[in-house]
Amino acid sequence: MTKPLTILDIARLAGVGKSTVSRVLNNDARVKDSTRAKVQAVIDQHDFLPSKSARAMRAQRSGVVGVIVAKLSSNSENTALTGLLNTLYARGYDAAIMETQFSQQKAQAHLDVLKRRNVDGIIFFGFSGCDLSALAPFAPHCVVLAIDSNDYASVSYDNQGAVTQVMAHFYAQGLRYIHFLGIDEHDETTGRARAHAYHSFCDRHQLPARLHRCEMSLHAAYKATDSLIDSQTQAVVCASDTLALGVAKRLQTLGREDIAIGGIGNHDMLRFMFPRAVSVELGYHQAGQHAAELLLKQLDETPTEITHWTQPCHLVVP
Amino acid sequence: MTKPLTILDIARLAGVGKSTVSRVLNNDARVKDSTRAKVQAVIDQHDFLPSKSARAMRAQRSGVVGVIVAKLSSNSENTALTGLLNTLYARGYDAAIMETQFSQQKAQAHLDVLKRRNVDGIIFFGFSGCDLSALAPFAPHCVVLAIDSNDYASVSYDNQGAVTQVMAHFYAQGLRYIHFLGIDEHDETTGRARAHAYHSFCDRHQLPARLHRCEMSLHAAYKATDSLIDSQTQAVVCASDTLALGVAKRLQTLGREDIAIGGIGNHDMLRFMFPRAVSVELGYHQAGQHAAELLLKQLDETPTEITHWTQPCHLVVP
DNA sequence: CTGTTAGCGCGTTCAC
DNA sequence: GTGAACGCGCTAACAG
Repeated sequence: MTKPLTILDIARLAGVGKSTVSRVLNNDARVKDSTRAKVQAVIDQHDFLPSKSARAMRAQRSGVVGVIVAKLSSNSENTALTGLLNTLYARGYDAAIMETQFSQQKAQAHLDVLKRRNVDGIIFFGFSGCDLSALAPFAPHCVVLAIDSNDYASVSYDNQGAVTQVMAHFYAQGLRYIHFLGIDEHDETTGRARAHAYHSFCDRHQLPARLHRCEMSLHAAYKATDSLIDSQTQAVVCASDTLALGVAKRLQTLGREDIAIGGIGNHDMLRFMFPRAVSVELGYHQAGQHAAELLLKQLDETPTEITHWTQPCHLVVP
Repeated sequence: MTKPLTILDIARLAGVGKSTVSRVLNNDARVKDSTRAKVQAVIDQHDFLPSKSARAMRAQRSGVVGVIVAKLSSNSENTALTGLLNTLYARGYDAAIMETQFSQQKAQAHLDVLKRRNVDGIIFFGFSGCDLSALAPFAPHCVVLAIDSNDYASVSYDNQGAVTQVMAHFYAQGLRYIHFLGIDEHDETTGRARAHAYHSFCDRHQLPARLHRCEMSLHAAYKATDSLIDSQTQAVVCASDTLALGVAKRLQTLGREDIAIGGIGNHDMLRFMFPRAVSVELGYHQAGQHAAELLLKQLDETPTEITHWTQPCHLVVP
C-alpha cells in the first residue's frame, strides 16, 4: 500500500507547476495542448486521482448529498432510493445514506453528522411523526420525499388520486359495497390522506362508507379483515399493498374470493400472489429521481421559490 | 444561511488559541477544567460543528467506508445493510453506499469514486460473476460479504448448513422423495453450493435426487414447479425463499398441499403466506454487523491474517 | 497547561 | 501559457 501521489508529485514528474496540473484536472482551457498531453500522460501512467477531501475543503462543497431514510427494507423507500442514486451518480455526486428506523432522535443525530460532513444537500424521506424543523439549517438545500411541507421543496405521492382511481375502478364495475382498510390517522399520508380520499369518494357517489384501521403489517391486516367485511362486502380497498396482502390472504382462507381487492404501491408480491387484485403504481422510482433532480437544481441555482411536485400515479389492473 | 464558524472563530470568541479549542474538541486531557468549560460554552452557544472535510484531509482518513451492494431491493442485502450501518454509526463512521445492479462495470466505477474519496475501507456485497480483483487497491481494508475469497477478509453464509438443516428436518419426518429447485450453477453460492449440499445429503442418505434449476424469480419458480414434481414428491426444498414462494403458490393452485416446502432466507412473506413452510434464517443482519466489525478491526490494527467468518444459520419451523 | 507554527492536498488569485 | 504564493479548517509538534 504505497502512499498515494499528490498533485505536487505529478507536477514534478511532468516537470511543470502544481497549478498547471490543477488546470489539466479541471479542464481549464488555458493550457497548451502539448503541455496538457504531457501532464495527462503522467496522470494516466500513475493513475493519479485527486483527493476529494482536499477538494471539498478548498471548494467548500463536498459533492456529497445526505439521504435520510426511515427503513431500507421498505419497498417504497429502497425503490425511490435506487432512482435517486442513479441521478446523483450521473451528476458526480455521492450519497451518504442514513437510516432512522422511524426515530426522530436518530434523524437528528444523522443530520448533525451530515452537517459536519459539509454535505451539499439533504434528501429526507418523511415518516409519520417526523420533525421537519430539524432540516432548517440545510434549507434551501434540501428536499423532502413522501410528505408535504410548506418550508422545504418536496416530492410527494398522489395519495388522493391513488385511492380515487381504485375506487373508480370498482365503481365502474358496478360494485357498491366497498370497504376500506387504513392505518392510524396519526400518519398524514398513508393514514389520513388516503382515508380521507375514501370517504370523499363515498360521499360523492353516495356509497356506504365502512372503514377500519390497523397497524401497517401483514398480520394486522389479516386479523382486521374479519371485522371489516360482512356478507354484503363486494370489495376491499387497502391503504397499502402490505395491507392488501394481509387481507387477500385472509379472504382466501375464508373462501371469500368473490370480494375484490385493491391496494396501493404496485408491489410485486401482491400481483404474483393474488393476480386478481388491482393496485396503484405510485411511481417510487421516478419520485426518487425527481427528488434528486430537484435538489441538484437547487444546488446549481439558488431557488427563487419552494417547489412542490406530486408524482402522478396510475392504476395497474391484471 | 450564515457562513459556518471555524475553529479559529471559536478560539477568538473564547479568548484562547486554536489548538486549545482543538483539544477540547478531541477530549484531550491536557486542558484546565475552567478553560474547557469556557470553550465548551462558546461551542454550545453557537452550536459549532468541526468540519469533517478539514479533519479528513489532515488526518488522511475520511471516516467513511464505502459499501457496494448489488440491489437495494434485495431482502438479504438491505437487511445486512441495516446491521452494518448501525455498527458503523456506533463507531463514528459514515457509509457511502453505492448500488451496482449486478454490473461489474458499475462496480468498477464506484470503486474509483470511493478511492478518490479516500474512504477508509470497503465492504463489498458479492454477486454472481463479480470480479473481486478490482478490490485489490483497497486491500487489506476491505471485507467481502456473501461470498468467499482467498484474497480478502470475508463474511459468508452457511449455504451448506442451510440446505442440510432443511433436508435433515424433512428426513426426520420420514420424507424420502425430496426434490430441489435451485438456480444456475454459475452462481457460486445460491446456485452451486446449495445444490451441492443437496446432492451430498441425498448421497449420504441414499435418497433419490431430483433437481431442477430456474431463474431467481417468483414466476420462474412457479413455472418450474410442474416439471420438478411428480406423484411421489413429498417435499420441495428451494435454494431461496423467493423460489419457495413461487413453488408454494403453484402447489397451492395445483391442490398439492401434501407436499412440504422448505426455503432459505427466512423471508417474512413466506412465513406469512405459507405458514406450513419451513425456512432457514441465514442471519443477514448479524452478517452485516460482523462485516462492519471485521472491517473496523482491520482499520484499527493492520491485520496479520486474512479473516474468514461463516455466519451460523438455524432452521425456523412453524 | 496553553499559544504559536507548520503543514495536509488542492484551487485560485496574482505576477511573470 | 505558466508558476509561485496563499489559504481552506484542522491537528500535531514544538515552545513557553
